[in-house]
Parts: sequence; structure tokens; C-alpha cells
Amino acid sequence: MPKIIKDAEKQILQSATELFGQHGYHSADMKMISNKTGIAVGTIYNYFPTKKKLFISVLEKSWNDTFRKLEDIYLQTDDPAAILQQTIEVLYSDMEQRTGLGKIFFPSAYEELLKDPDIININTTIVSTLADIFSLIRKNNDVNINNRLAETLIVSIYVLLTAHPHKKEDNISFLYKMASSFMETKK
Amino acid sequence: MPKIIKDAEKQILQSATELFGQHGYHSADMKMISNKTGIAVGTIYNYFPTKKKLFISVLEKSWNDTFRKLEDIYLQTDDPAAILQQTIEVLYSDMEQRTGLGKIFFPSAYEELLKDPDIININTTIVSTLADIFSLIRKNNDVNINNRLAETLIVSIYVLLTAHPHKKEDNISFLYKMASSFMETKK
Amino acid sequence: MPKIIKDAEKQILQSATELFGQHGYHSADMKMISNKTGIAVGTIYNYFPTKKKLFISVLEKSWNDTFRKLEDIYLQTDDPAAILQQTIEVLYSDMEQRTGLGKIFFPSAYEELLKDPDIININTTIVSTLADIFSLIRKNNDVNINNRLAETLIVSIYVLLTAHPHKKEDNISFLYKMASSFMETKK
Amino acid sequence: MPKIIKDAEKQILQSATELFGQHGYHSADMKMISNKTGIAVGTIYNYFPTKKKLFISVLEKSWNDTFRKLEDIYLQTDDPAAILQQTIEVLYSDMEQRTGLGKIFFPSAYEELLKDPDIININTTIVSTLADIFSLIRKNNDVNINNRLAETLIVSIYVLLTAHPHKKEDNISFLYKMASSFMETKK
DNA sequence: TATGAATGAGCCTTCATTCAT
DNA sequence: AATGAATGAAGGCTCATTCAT
Repeated sequence: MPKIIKDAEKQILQSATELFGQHGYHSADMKMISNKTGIAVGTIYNYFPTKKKLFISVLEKSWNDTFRKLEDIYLQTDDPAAILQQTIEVLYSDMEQRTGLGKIFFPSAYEELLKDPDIININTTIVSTLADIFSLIRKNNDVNINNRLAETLIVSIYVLLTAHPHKKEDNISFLYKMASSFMETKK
Repeated sequence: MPKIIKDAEKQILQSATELFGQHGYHSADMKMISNKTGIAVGTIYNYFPTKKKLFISVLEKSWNDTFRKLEDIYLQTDDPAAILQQTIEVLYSDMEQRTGLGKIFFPSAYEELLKDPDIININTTIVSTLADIFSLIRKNNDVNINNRLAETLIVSIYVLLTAHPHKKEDNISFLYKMASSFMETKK
Repeated sequence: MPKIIKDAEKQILQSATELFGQHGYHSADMKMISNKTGIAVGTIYNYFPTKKKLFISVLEKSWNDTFRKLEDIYLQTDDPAAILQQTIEVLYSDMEQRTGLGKIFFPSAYEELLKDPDIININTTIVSTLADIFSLIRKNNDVNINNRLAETLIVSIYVLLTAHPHKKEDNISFLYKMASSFMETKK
Repeated sequence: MPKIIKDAEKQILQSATELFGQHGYHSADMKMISNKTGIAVGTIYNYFPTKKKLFISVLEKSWNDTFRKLEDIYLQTDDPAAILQQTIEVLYSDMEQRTGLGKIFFPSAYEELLKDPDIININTTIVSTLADIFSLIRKNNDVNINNRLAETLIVSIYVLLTAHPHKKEDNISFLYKMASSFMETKK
């Protein structure tokens, strides 16, 4: 009964993204993902060697999309305030939903998985990417501060998203004020 | 001849706190907790009906201790800046380690558990307790803002604690600046 | 529904012995063993950490019984011919059936398992135990020869047992002639 | 555009022989064989309907080669001792390695497979072929004895090959003495 | 009340086999 | 005829929970 699946990898990634987002890493099981996609479990393993690696791919894929959008921002404007505003908006929107497929995660939320080098790596990349953006817009430039800004911004988005899912504007407005009042942006 | 266990509940809670903190909710198993305490698995179930409820109790216990300390702060001083500084310090220290037993957690970090009403409840309590404190020290008083402040402060502490575990002073200093630059404290 | 199982380990070992003997290592699965014993799979894992270790235990247990019987032989007689005859008989009978539970195995018959150190170890013990007995009854004493005698005797018993299961006497008679014509026994 | 594979069957057989020899029947999987040959899994199934049948073919092919060599021996000499010596040598060498591709097997070593009629059949053929040779060189001719001689010789070669892989000469010398001391060869 | 062996559903992963291309 | 992605049953193992003692 083997059929030919179009974009199998993409489909798996999509379903997995949604399911991991909805149920969490542990509760989303391989059969669930298989059922949702209509792709056999064994087939999933043709594309991702373990459940963990699938999860990591989901994470990477999601964030890479976001990174691309962030780059565009500071390539198109010089205004620090605008960069900050748009950065927060992009992060918020992307974390909120990924092509209609469900919430996106902050890796730190995944307890023992956090010990996995690949996941640590994603975390690090996210943080340093954001820190780089902050270095463009802050007058007083300090890598330690920028890193902490990045770290706290991400989790703050995550928590507001979860706590007030239908208050996007208020959440973003709060986050912007928070960030901008702290950093004296370059004039 | 069953032995009588002194403070069984307390002992279980202690070991569980440490173990959940070290390994996460899923990886810490009941046998582990039993072994660490020296109390049989079955006995643990005499005190806590499920693993989840045990986890919830750990969370509650931990935060109740913290709440008590927070109360003391604003009972003893009027200075808004001092209250803020001490609030952050207490939160940080308590989240950092609970009576030498290990890290303490932010509920949100526990993915699917978050859907549990009891856990949502703890979250809510933590947030509104903090928001109340903020209402004492902020000039411009808005419950929505205060809640968001509480939410982001908690997760920010959590993330800095995880990312820079040996930089307590720097972390706290950053958090204080962040919070105080945002809120114009009552003079 | 936990009940108290008498001699759980022994029962598991018995059923496993029979099942491994009947179906081979791969075809005998844990559920099979569980069903035969009436002991839950999880319980089996309380006694043996892996299927492989269970198998190894079966092997060890079986051979230890045999070793004990072999010792008795040369403690009770000096006559080389008698020792040889009885050694073969004991080996044959024990390999043929273990307390009514089924055939017993020669480790070498288990292909890739043979690479397991524990299994290699059992093999080595079997061989050197037999070689020691041969050193008692052979005039011309050479450890290399004795080892090869042991090795070939064991597999020869195994193969005759399998090929002519109902010809015990003929098999033993053949094996005895084979062995004794080769070794000039001490007078 | 499917490529045409020259000697596909032969190539598959070669790789399979090597792989079954190295890893055993269970551990050598179809993908492994496919990879080694460079022939797709599906193609292998065009030549051999199941893994088991492939294994059986490997066995048959190997032994047929050997049978041909054995025939040559007694067509070229009358001397019983020489026939015996050469028979053992051929068996040993062929079991040791087949055209540089790896060890060859004794069917009995494959536990549950032994129940397969085809495998039983190969076993029977091997044994009766050898027994026939023995009937040529033994004075006292008894088919039961000759069969047992054949059976034990094969497994003895197998076990010595495995136990002392680098002692070919010693192994053969031992086997020859063993066999010849038992059978009073025709003068 | 304390104990911890027993339970078994459930989960990840493997791999012989199939068949659309 | 050749390909190799797709299939899904099956198997080893885990672990929260129960209950006879």
C-alpha cells in the first residue's frame, strides 16, 4: 500500500508543530502525529530519527522563519524605535501562531529537554540574534545587558501570550514600553 | 510492624521539591522520590493521591513560603524603591533555592500540566499577589499593567536564573533597573 | 490487583527456560513469558533488567545445576572410564531436559548474542569445567586438546539431541566411543 | 530508467552471505544487504520472495559449492586416510570463508529457523552427503553411525572455527585425529 | 499506617514487505 | 526490471498506581 507522499517532511513538521504546541512534548505521541498527518509512524522515522530530533526540527524550523523576518526589519529602517517596535511585533506574531498551525514554543519551557545540546543551541541562537539587534539600537552598548534583554523579552512575550491570548495589542504595547523605557535608544 | 514516620508529608515534599527541580516533572519518578525519602511509594500515595497532586503541593508549598516573606517586606517599609528591590531579591532567592533543596519552578514551564486547574490557580495567585504589591508602589495604578508586570517579572527571574546561574547580583541589578525604569514609583 | 507471587523469580526462570528452548531467543517474547507464568511483564522486569539478562540468567542457572552434578562424579569415583561415561550421561540428560521444562541450549547456538561478554563467559566456563574433568582422566594431558575435546563434546551432544531426540542410548553410546577412542585414558 | 543489473542474484547472494555471516540472521537486515550490494530492497524481493528464503538460498549456495569439492576428492583418490583428511580440510576451509566473503554457517546455529522445512532439508542433505563419504572409507559400515559422525563433525568444525579462529592447523589436526581414531578405516 | 511487589496500558522504535513510479 | 519511500504490526521497556500483607 505504499503511496507517494508529497512534501512528507513538510507535512510532518506542520502536524508536529501543531501537536507539540497543543499538547506539549510528552503528551504529543508519535501515533498522534502519524494520525494527524495520515502518514505512517514508520514513515516519520524515515525523516526524523527520533521523536526528540523531530521536536528539535520543529523548533529550528519555526525560529529560522522568524530570524529571516527579523533581518528584514533592520535592513529596511534605521530608526531605533521603529526597529524595536517591529521586532517585538514580529516575535509576538510568530510566537503566537505559525502559519495558522498553532502556538510556538520557547525552548526553556521544556524542562529536561533543556539539557539537550541541540536545544541549548537553539536557545543560544535565539538570544544572540536578538542581542545583536539590540546592539544596533541601544546607545549604551553592553553585551551582558543585551543578552538579558533578549532573554527576558522572549519569555515575557511567551508569558503574556499565554496569560492574555486575546489582548495582542495591549501585550505588545506593554512590552514596547517596558523595553524602550529601559534602553535609552540611540537618537 | 509498620514504622511510624515523623513528618512524612514534609519529608516527601522536600525530596520531591529537590527531585522535580533537578530532573523535571516527567523524569523525576515516584520511585526516585521514594528512594530519596526512604519512604515507600505506597506511603507517598497515602499523603498525595497522584503524582500530579504531589507536584502541585510542591509548587504551593514553595510559593506560600515566598508569599509570607513578601508580606513582611511591605509591612516593614514604606519606601517604594526599597519594596521593589527587596521583592525582587526575595523572589530571586526563593526561586533560586528552597531551603538548600534545589531550584524552584515557574509553573508555566510545565507544558501540558498548565491545563490543570490547580496549576492555573497557583499561577493566578502568584501573579495577583505580586500585582498587589506593585499597586502599593506605583503612582499610575492600573491592574492590567500590574498583572503584566508581575507575569513578566516572574518569568524574567526564571530565565536569568537558568541562563546565568552564577551571576545573581548582575541578574538582580538588571531586573531592578528594568522594573523601576518602567514604573514611575510613587515619590 | 497486586498479588503476592511465590517464587516469582523461579517461576519466571522456569517459563523462560521452556520458552527460550522451544522458540529460540528471538521468537520467545516477553509477553509470551508473562502469559505462561501468569506474571505481568512489568514484574518480570523487577527481576531481570532486560530480556537479554533474563536469557543469560536462564543459561547460567541451567549450567550451574549441571556443574554441580559433574563435580559429584569425580568426587565419587577414580575410574577414568566411569568418569567419562557418567560425565557424558549427565551432560546429555541435563541438556535434554531441565526438570521437565524443556531442552537446554548451547550458548554458541545464539548467533549475535555470542558477542555479549556474559555469554562468552558462560561458554568459557562450560568449556574449562569440562576440560578440567578431562585433565583428570587423560594420560597425555594437553590443555589445548582438552579444550577442544570439551568444545566438540558439547556441540556433539547438542546436535545429536536435536537430530535423534528419541535415541538417547544410541547417542550416548556413540559419544562415549568417540571420546574414549580418542583419549587414551589413564589406566 | 531502471538500470540493468548484471548478475543481480549473484551479487545479492554474495553480500547476504557476508552480512549474515558477520551479524547473524536477525541483525543483518534487508536494508543492510541492499546498501552493501547497491541494489534496491525492492529488487532483492524480485529475486528472493522473503528474507528467510534469501537466507536459505545463501545456505544452499554455499553448501552446493562445498559438495562439488567433496565429490572431487573421492573421485581422485582411493586412500581412506587421504579422503578423510581432505574432506575435513575442504569442510573447514569452506566453512571458514566463502570466496573471501565471510564465515559460513551451520544451519543448526539458527534456532527457530531450524523448524523451517527447507532448512531441515539442507541439514539433512549435508549430513547424508558426508555420511556417504564415510561409508566409502569405513570398514564397519553402519548408516546410523555414519550419520552421527557427519553431524558431530560438522558442528565440531563450527565450534572450533569460532573458538580458535586463528588456529586452523591445530583445529584440523585435532579433528582428523578425532575422526580417524574412531573409525577404523578400511585398509 | 507503612510497605513495595505486582500490574498492564502505553509509548518509542524497528524492519520485513509492498507497490506506485 | 529496478527503485526506495511508505507501511504498520510487533516488541522491548517504563512507570503511575494499586493492594495484599
